[in-house]
Amino acid sequence: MSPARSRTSDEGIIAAARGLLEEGGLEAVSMAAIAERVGIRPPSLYKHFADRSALLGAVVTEVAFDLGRALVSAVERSGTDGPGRLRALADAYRAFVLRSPRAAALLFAPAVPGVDPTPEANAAAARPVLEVAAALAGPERALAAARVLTAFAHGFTSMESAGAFRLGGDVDAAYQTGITVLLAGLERGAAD
Amino acid sequence: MSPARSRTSDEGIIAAARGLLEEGGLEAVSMAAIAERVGIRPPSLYKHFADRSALLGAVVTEVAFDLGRALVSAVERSGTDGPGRLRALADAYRAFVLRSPRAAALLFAPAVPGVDPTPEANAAAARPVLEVAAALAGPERALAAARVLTAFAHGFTSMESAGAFRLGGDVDAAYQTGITVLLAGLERGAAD
DNA sequence: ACCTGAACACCGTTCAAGT
DNA sequence: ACCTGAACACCGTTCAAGT
Repeated sequence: MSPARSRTSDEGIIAAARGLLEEGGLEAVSMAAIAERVGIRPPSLYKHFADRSALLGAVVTEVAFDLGRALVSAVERSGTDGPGRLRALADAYRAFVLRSPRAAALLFAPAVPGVDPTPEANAAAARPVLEVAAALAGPERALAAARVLTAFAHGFTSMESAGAFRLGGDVDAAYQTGITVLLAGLERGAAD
Repeated sequence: MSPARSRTSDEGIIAAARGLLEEGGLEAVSMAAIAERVGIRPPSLYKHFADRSALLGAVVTEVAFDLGRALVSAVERSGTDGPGRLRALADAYRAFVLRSPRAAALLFAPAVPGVDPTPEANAAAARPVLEVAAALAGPERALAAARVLTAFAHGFTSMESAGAFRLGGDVDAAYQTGITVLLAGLERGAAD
């Protein structure tokens, strides 16, 4: 009679995959596990996404949008001075990565080829960083400043969440040191 | 009669796996592909390594030792002043990552759980960074300085090799800017 | 329009059997 | 001591058939 009513949604599938990713890493995100979690059979997933790469791409796109929102809201909650905004941004980024380490790891280091956020999602995550960098370093040096800041924050947090800091010491203080140094160096005129 | 003579070696297997990794990424490093490249059948690999994780661990251990050697030799070739040594270190690190991006990606961001360099290999790669950081920032701030430098270099180069810098601009100059800023900020006394 | 079971080629891994 | 073919459970994916 009537065509089979949809038993799930793209959003539900993405949420299931994202949950599996955070709980068990990328290898736990199998089509079978996703299907079971949303209550359908694995072949049905292909009516929603072209293949596993496309599905993971949708996951990482959602993650990028979430990150963008978290960064914007952190900047809004902070004051209006450049350094304070940058610190809020850096702290919010680190908090996001430590809260969702495996999703964050997929953002910049594509473990699976072809798994990328959409350009829109990428732009949404990059925009607050570029704005704060522009306010801090001036518009013509904003891009380089944003890259330096993002590289440090991404590098530090990815190493931290991968357990690479094994020699003791105060990891939190090292992050703040890096932000302080970059802040001082990147402020308008400082690196000329 | 005589027991079957070994047709391959651990080193040959590691080299085959590393070649496959650099050519086709982690998913190209299948037990079948490794076995074919060294001229044996897949089950025979388990007489040399416990499983795929252990084999990949041996690969990443070799990569870490190679990185350590490349960094030490770059520092030795550079002059004796702290800033020059740090620049040599940073440039050598970036060159290494851009030359072997997929192997380098495995060093700090374990895409496959349980795939880690041995502590010795890790120490060999970290030592030159710690030494230069100590000369630059003083012994008691060496660890934090080394972490900040490594985080930046790793973050920048991993993003660069993943193609994350899509907005144009001078990527090389941004790296040098970051090193310059960190150098100035981390020199003894600068961040007190 | 969406879901299903059956099937395909592949994967890592185990194991008894060969030399 | 090392290598092998056969087998196992799993994986992503396709497809004809159901509703």
